[in-house]
Amino acid sequence: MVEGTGRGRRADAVRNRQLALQAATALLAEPGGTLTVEAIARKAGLGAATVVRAFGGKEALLDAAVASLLAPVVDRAERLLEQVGPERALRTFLVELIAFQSAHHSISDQLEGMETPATAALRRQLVSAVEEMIVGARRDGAIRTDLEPAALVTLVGRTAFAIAQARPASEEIVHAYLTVLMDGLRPQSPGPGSKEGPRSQHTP
Amino acid sequence: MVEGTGRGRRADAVRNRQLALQAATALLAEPGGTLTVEAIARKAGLGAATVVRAFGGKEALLDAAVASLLAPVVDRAERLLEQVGPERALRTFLVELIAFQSAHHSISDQLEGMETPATAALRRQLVSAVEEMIVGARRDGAIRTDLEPAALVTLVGRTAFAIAQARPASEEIVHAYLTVLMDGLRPQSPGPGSKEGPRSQHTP
Amino acid sequence: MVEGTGRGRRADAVRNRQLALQAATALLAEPGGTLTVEAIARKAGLGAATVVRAFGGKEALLDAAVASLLAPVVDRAERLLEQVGPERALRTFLVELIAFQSAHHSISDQLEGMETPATAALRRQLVSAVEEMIVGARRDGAIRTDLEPAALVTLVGRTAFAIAQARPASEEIVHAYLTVLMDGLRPQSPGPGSKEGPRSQHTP
Amino acid sequence: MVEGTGRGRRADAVRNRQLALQAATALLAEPGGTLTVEAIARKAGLGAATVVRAFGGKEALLDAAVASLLAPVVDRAERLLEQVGPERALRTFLVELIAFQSAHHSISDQLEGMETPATAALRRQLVSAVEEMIVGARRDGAIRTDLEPAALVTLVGRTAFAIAQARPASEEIVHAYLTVLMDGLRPQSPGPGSKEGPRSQHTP
DNA sequence: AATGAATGAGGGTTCATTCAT
DNA sequence: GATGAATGAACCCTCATTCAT
Repeated sequence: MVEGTGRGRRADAVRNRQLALQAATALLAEPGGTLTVEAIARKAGLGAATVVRAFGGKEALLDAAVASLLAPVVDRAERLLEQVGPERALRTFLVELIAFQSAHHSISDQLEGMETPATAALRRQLVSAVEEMIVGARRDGAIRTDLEPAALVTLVGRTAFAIAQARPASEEIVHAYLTVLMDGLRPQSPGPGSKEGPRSQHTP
Repeated sequence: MVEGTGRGRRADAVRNRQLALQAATALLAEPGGTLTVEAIARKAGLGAATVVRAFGGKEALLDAAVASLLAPVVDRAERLLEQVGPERALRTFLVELIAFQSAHHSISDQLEGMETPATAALRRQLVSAVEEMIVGARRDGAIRTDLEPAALVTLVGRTAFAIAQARPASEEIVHAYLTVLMDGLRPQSPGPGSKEGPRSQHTP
Repeated sequence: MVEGTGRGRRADAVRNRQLALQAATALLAEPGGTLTVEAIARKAGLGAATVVRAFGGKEALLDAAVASLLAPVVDRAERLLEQVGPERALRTFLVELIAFQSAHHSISDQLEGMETPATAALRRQLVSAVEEMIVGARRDGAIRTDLEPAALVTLVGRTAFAIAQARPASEEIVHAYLTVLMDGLRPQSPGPGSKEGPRSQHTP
Repeated sequence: MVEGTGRGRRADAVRNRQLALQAATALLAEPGGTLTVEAIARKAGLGAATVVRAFGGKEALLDAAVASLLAPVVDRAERLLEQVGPERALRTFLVELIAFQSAHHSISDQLEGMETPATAALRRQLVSAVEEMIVGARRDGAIRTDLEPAALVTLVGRTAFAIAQARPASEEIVHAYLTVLMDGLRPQSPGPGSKEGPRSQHTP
């Protein structure tokens, strides 16, 4: 409510941009969200033309919305890298990423094929951060070396998004995912002579 | 005009259903496929009204198309269960599932939120089969017991679909996925006392 | 009205295309015609989507409408060239062109900058025909030789369209135009020594 | 806030009107000019609401803009009448009119059907001036008497506008136009007995 | 009084469905 | 029964005008 900074109308415009953005992200969170310009405008309490004008087209609006959701995630990833070791950073990041995504169900569908500037840039940053985590953890001996980091980045990214989309968002599934993933990523000690021979042989 | 058999009309109807189905599945496979009724009809060499009439609406058509794609997958899963051990069945099934999905890119997008009868039923069957695999493998000691089978089923299903959607479909990523997943699913031997304590502790 | 040729629905489609075309040309004739797709559709007694679908876009619709109006004019020009001498052809053609245009007021505005295929092609044909008339008349000694035929073609074309647009369409103005133009186009005999010196000196 | 004079506001309003007018006339000159209120305002360095408010609507703005362009033309016509003989006045005026129009391409499109007060009044003045030129020239024996002055006024006005609109603005075409027009307007000496009989017979 | 922003009306286009042939 | 065509609803976008600051 601290708006009376003085500048005449700019404040309102900024507020409405925020409103539109919030409405868009809210619809991005609903599983069956409509994501039409009019639906967003209605939810924001604005006219349809207003949100179009504020962003310059639907694509730009969605770009901004997705980016505004993604930005703190990226930020968090980069901060984690500075604060804790790479393995712990990866684990923590995944927990938070999934929690975040669970609250914004449609975002993955939108992210697919989104080549709009802000989103694409953030995605690149995100990939970089995760790659750094994985490379670092690998260097620390916490992640297996028989798989390429690049592949693991894609693997982690795609599966995390997929898990986050599960409905209903189950703590149990998230726990299972993290457990299986982190254990599977570890350097594998050759197990006690099993009937099936050494682990991890897939020749499709 | 040479219909001959007297059930000619019925035979035609069946043939047209097949044509429409094939066209829909073909479009489902193309990454940028247009999935409009008219596009499907054109591909099928039929009129738009015919394909609608044959299924009673676009939703029913897509239901049938997805189901027709899913059916052999389910079939394969159930057959594998009868023929090989559950762990091997799971592994093999995943390989094939991903390969199948990679060849039908749009299907996952469609599967999301599809509660149409045929597809939903098949999905239930698929879940059952995978559950059986997991329960069996767990009984055999090939899968860890600290995670609930139901959660693992969801986990496996969602991540497999996610990996299959990767573009470009990379052998390397699929391999990494299968390796990490199968290793992560195994009963974990307690590692040598690490600083971080025993494995698989996530306190989000 | 001879439509009952047998082919099921094509006949109706053709009829509706004609209806849309007629509606468009009718609006093209009205000075303040609205020329929106919906106005055309309403006038034709059709849905807006129908006329769009029938032509593939508003531009194509206007192209077809203008072309359908222009085609008989071009045809007439070419026929005249075969039947009468070039000077008489030019004169007759202009009379008819203006009469035609007077009945379709908006067409000139549309012709400006129309680079759609059918219209552009017809315009080229029209220019060719008029050029042939002028070149022929010049060869016959009926048109002055101190001005380039190409310039005269443009001159005749633009002014004829302009005269046709006069409201109200006055016979008197058309007559004055034709008289002045044709006389001005003739080889000019040096008049009796006037105060102002020889004719036709413009040095802007 | 340093307004000083007390009539500052009014002075500002006048200045803004001028700015808007200049912007509008500048846009009127550009062939592909956008002519939206916002474009005009941007070019004028003003707010959109300001230019609307200053004129009371877009139509009034265009009226004023066109009028401001037309006014000097009318002025020039009336001045020429006072300074040189009517025939010379007509010729000179046409040269200048065409040059002026060529520099303001969009104006003719706007003039069509403009019945807004300022423009209409100026047009009437312009018609009067040209009529005076023609009547005067006719009295001087420089213009043929077999055509009504009123018709010639319309004829000259429409065709001049049409020629001015030619793209690209060609000196050659303008020259051809003036030559043909002025020669055609002259009293016609009966030609030597031609096969086609006396000149200027049009039987449409 | 000036203005940036808001907006309602309207434009063209697409598409699943319906209809007449 | 099959079909090409018709269509109403919905979508995104533009613009002249209005309003709150």
